[in-house]
Amino acid sequence: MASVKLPDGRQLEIEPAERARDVAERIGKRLARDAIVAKLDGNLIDLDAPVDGGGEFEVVTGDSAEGLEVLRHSTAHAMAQAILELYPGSKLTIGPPIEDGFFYDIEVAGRITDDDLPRIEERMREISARDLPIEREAVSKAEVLRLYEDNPYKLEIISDLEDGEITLYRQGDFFDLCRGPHVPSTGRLGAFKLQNIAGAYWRGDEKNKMLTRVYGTAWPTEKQLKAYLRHLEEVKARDHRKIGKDLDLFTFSPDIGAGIPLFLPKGEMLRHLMEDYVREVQTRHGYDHVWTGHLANEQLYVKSGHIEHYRDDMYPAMVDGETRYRLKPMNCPSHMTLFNSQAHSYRDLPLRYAEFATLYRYEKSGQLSGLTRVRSLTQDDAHVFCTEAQVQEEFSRALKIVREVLDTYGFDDYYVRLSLRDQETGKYVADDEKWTRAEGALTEALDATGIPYRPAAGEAAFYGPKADFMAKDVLGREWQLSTIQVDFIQPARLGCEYVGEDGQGHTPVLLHRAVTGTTERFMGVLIEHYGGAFPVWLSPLQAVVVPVADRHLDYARRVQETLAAAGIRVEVDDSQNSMQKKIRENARQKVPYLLIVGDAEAEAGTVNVRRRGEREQEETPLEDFRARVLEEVGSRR
RNA sequence: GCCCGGGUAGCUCAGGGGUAGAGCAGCCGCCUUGUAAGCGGCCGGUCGGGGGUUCGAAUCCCUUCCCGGGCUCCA
Repeated sequence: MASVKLPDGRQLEIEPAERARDVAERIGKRLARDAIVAKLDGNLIDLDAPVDGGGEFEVVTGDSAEGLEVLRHSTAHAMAQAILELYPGSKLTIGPPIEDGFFYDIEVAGRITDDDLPRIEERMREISARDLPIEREAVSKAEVLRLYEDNPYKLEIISDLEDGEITLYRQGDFFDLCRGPHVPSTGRLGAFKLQNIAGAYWRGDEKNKMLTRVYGTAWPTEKQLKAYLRHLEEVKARDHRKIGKDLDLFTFSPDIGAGIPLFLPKGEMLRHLMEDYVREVQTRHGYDHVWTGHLANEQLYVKSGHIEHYRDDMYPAMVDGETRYRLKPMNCPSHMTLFNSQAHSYRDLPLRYAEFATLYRYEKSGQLSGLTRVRSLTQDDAHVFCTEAQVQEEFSRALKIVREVLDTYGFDDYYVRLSLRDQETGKYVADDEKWTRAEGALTEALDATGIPYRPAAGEAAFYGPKADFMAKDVLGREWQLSTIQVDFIQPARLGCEYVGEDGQGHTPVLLHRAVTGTTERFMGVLIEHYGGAFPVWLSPLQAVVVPVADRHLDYARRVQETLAAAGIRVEVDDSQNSMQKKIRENARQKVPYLLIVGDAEAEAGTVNVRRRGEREQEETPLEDFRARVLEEVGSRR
């Protein structure tokens, strides 16, 4: 007789024809009730599936990632059923679970708008109330081809499937080609909500037909769903576009153009502080800053190869007689031109050129989004010219800068995606040996620092391997921030050369790297990361002096002068508002310190300090406050 | 670029063929305030731009610009 082994090591004897649900029942009633599917020898199976072959057995509930996926997948099926019932003749395509939810791409007979979502959701609840058993059925390829004879999408999918391995899932009149597994019945769906409608090309290819995609989210319990929706609210409240407007940081104007952010005084101060900081770190690590303007002769990009590969992302040329100019889409060719303007000995290397350069890229209009995707962007870019032997050390140096900066901003949860060559494809240039050495150097440098990294084969740039830093913000969202790339190709193309110890000309290796990526995008990330409440050193406005009554204005101004003289960014709120309203308004502006001054403070030479986010105040000698702020700014806490 | 939704006062939004609205902000007064909205008044809009339908258009249609969600996480 067969037996299954449970996760706790127990063995259970299995009767012939016994199903997963029976085993779950025998383990525990409660577990059986929470069960979504089961796992046999590492494979997910339906609760209806027989387990009389025995093996390692595990009950899967909605608490596990796998259970959630199944739950969401089943919810997607219920949604598909609801849509087919409400829009007869619609054609299903694919409907997978995704992070936090699911979607289904459907060629809808008619049209679904956001206003229809409640109706569909209601029908889904009805389907759930019907508690239809969800049954798996093995079908032959011929049979399933017939079933879907009027659905070209499914036919396309089926054509890639092996006969004998094709399964269908049925619930009531509804069926869907599906690998499964699924919850045992539609009554076992959890809490769900439909979220939004979007267009999606069949197979993601813009040459294909546009389908209607409906997104939804699903959770085991109502409580979890609520918590998730609250999380979404939090994300929305931190949206950098909203905060950017509320805090007067930046704006956009159709009079200027799409994707070209305009920075108000506070936003510019923020940019300035961000860039200043990186400049300071880079300088400390031996980088030199250069400046190469906004335009370049198109011939430069012909030579570098960018025109060929990058043309669609560049602004059209400005023509001046025989000469065609392009807005700079990247700095490397300019920095190599700078390199070439002088003769170099191996003794000069490594040469590290850094630039905060505003570049212009013609992003597709639909790709633009707030500060995270813009057409005018400022990179904190640098190019290190070095010998091959210096690659590892320079990589480590860049790594140090990146780590220091990310650490300061509180991005302590990150890993490196190490993009390597894929031997199979022919897209990578340069010789094998160099690649092998470069990849080895990067891997060793990463190992030495102990940063977790995940190799990604086939993701390398055409000119060399790269390391991208993936950091999580306070809301757990992942952003690609810094990048370090090794380039064997471009220096040769642009004729970069140094004289080696042997007196011969050699081509340097080029390291491309960016710490915060672009100022605009990183600012967007920072705004959301901090929710607009920037640390003191980064706050455009660090303190506001609030006089209790107009007769305290003189003292307020003296406080301002004292602090401003120390380099603290401080204003006096001399508006005609009541004191409470001034506190409210400045608190909403997320000013780190409000300094309330009235009779007592003026007399004692103190300020009453109200810290951002706190209600308690503290009367502090002005001198002490000044020293405290300077200390905070100095340590960038 | 493509699909869907949207654009009304500086901001947030209501109004969807029949005289353009509210709150906040702004301005002017009064109040002189002790820790998140003091009171009153006033100003403010070619309803994104252009074209059309209509006796009449913010509202319906076309077009254009801009914004938002999304465009393989594969049955």
